Amino acid sequence: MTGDGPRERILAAAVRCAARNGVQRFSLEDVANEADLSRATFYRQFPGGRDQLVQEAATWEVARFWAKVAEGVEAEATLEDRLTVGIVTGAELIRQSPIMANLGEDEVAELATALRPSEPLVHEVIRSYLRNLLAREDRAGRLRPGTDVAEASDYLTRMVLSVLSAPVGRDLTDEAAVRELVRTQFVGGIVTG
Amino acid sequence: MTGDGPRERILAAAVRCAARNGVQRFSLEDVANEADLSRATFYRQFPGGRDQLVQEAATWEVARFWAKVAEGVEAEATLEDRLTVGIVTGAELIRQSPIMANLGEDEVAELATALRPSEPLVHEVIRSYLRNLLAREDRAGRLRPGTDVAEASDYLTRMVLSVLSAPVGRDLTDEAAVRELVRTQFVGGIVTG
Amino acid sequence: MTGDGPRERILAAAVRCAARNGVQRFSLEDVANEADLSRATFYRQFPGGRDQLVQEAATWEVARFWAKVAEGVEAEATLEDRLTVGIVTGAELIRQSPIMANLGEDEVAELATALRPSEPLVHEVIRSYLRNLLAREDRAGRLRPGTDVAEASDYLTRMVLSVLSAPVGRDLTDEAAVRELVRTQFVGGIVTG
Amino acid sequence: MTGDGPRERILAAAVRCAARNGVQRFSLEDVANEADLSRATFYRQFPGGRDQLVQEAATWEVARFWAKVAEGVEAEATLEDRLTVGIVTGAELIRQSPIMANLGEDEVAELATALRPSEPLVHEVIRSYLRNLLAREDRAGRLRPGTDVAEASDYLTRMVLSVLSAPVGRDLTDEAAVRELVRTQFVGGIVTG
DNA sequence: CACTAAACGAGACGGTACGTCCCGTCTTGAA
DNA sequence: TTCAAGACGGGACGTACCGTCTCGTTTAGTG
Repeated sequence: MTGDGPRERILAAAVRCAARNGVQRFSLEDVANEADLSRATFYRQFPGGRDQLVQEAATWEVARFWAKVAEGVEAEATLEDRLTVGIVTGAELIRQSPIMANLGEDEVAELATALRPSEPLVHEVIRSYLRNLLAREDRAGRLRPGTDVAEASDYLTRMVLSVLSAPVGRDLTDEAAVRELVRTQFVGGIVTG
Repeated sequence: MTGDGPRERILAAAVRCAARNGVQRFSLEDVANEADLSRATFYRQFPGGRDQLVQEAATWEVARFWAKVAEGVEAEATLEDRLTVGIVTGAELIRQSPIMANLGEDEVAELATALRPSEPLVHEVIRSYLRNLLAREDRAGRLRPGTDVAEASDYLTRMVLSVLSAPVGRDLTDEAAVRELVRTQFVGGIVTG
Repeated sequence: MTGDGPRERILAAAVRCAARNGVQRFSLEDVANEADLSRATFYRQFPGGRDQLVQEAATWEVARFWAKVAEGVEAEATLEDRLTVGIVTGAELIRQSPIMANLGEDEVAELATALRPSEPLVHEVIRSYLRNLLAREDRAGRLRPGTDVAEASDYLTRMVLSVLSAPVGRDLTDEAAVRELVRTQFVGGIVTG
Repeated sequence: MTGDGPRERILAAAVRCAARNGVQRFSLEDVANEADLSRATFYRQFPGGRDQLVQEAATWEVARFWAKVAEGVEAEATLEDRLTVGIVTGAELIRQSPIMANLGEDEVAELATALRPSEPLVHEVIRSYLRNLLAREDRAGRLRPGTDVAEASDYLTRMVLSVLSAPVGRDLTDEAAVRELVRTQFVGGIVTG
């Protein structure tokens, strides 16, 4: 885990430090210690200093998050299954994330901030992914006639991201409830059956 | 504008400083100068220091944002009109916001972070507002039969917030395009007509 | 004790605060609280502010110190007795002083500093006092012939002050030892015996 | 003069600042500027902060004072000469000291306070120095029979320090008068001749 | 195998900002 | 009018980081 070269070591260390102290609180000293290298070496890897680190660490962690979600969804067959399992898996990952644990509302927000720049990218990736799924469903004749795949994928992307980032009242760990939500609200107007 | 008592003066000054230097960059010295009072007085008003200031200034600015949107929407008659005008107005406010101007992607993210804690609250407020609108439409018999007002308001809230916070490819200043989006994607399955 | 008018109350409070926190450490807030009056009133009594307070409190406390020594010495008959008892009494007062208690070497020094300005005055008072004593001894024919009373009083003053302010190795609470010191070193060349 | 390493530079700067503004008045900012380094570096050299600085600067300056006196006295042959020249030299140094110049009575006192902790040490050093001188005189057969060298050195130390720190009425720049004082009051009962 | 060059650890430094504390001044309100 | 209560500007303090720099030292690659 720590043998992945200095950059990965630093990114992982930064995520651990952020999990402990909050995003705005950790010091580069901490990160360097956690990554078992000197502050000088850190600046050689990240000439942009702290800003660059936070930025890259956030996108790196986001990528890992979605990679795990994708992995958890791989085996599912239908669109409904993938959405349902994806949301539940994602919610669980967020809940278990060491960053989320023992962190106040503020800290969560701080982290979320760093995540923002990668949001358009994420949006694009998820939408592209869902577009492929929809196209497959379309070829299988399971989409309602007249469904615009591009619009539908955008719509699904927004709903998934919205629900994951702000569950508001919903319990996303309850798979049955999530499935119901997905069926009625997400794919109701899209998929036949 | 500056005669609103020390708290308001400080909050407004903080927003101006954030607009100039970015959220993480402005110093309390700057804010104090901008608000024409001493740093000591600032700490008397905000014992929580910088964190408290950022937090309160963000929610204060968010409240002003939505107040303006609400004001801009007041005169509109139908749900579709309100949504359309609200989105266009909000997008325009965001675009014109001095905070968004000449700010890198990073800076925007930093500010967004501070906005996050108020997001559940915002979600709730918007949803409640839309629920009232939908109920009115329902009483007027303009909703499709079988529409669940609670679900529909949650859904609309998510779409509005999602589109405003991440327009992705859409040009939200184009009212016709927004109206088309609202009609087909937002209220298509809800409102008759 | 606290009904002696605002000035005395403040001076006494200042001495108590200095005893607790050290001379440089106590705040005017503390002194005002201790004296049961407001900081505003303090500034009416001591327009010179903190400096004036420290100065006056120091000289006030020094005056009290020497008054007590004088009182303790009153009953003694001979010069040797008065010097001996005076030194022992003074040393005891210094030792018991709340200012000296639980104070580091530094704190003692801080207080001593404030005492310095009054030193020439003290010197003069002690010398004048001793000169009178010596003159009495002279009239009684107990001085060595050729003794210059002025020079002798200056000399005794210096030795007394030096020993009290810097006992170095001597135990000033041991009356016998002090008496021996006084006899051999202080009055040996002056008084016949 | 300023190439002696950071500590010496800081100490010298502190003495200069104290000479200008008084001991309690100078700020660490001033000292850092005067020493041509940053406040941060100052705190790296003196983790004890201002207290440690004042303490060390005072003892450092005291050491320099006595070193100069010792140097000025080196060439003198007899005890009487050394005491006389030492007192005159010391008085001159004090008079010329930038710290003493244009300083109120108060400021002198403040500085004296910081000097106090080193007083026992000074006492010891001077006494030891004088003890050696007396022992030499003793070996040369110039001491009165029955003279206790230890007692005599303590006595001389007290007189020298007392006269230097509180000349009271005496003009210590008048070498003849000082010599007369030394002969009659200091060494009169000790040295033969 | 020796030698050079790049990477690294360690640490000092200037600078900036923070949060705290206190002083001296001023205003306001109550006795 | 006098005083208590308290806000304010100003300034210093001690702390914590950041970003830069300079040293030796270690490691790796090359002749």
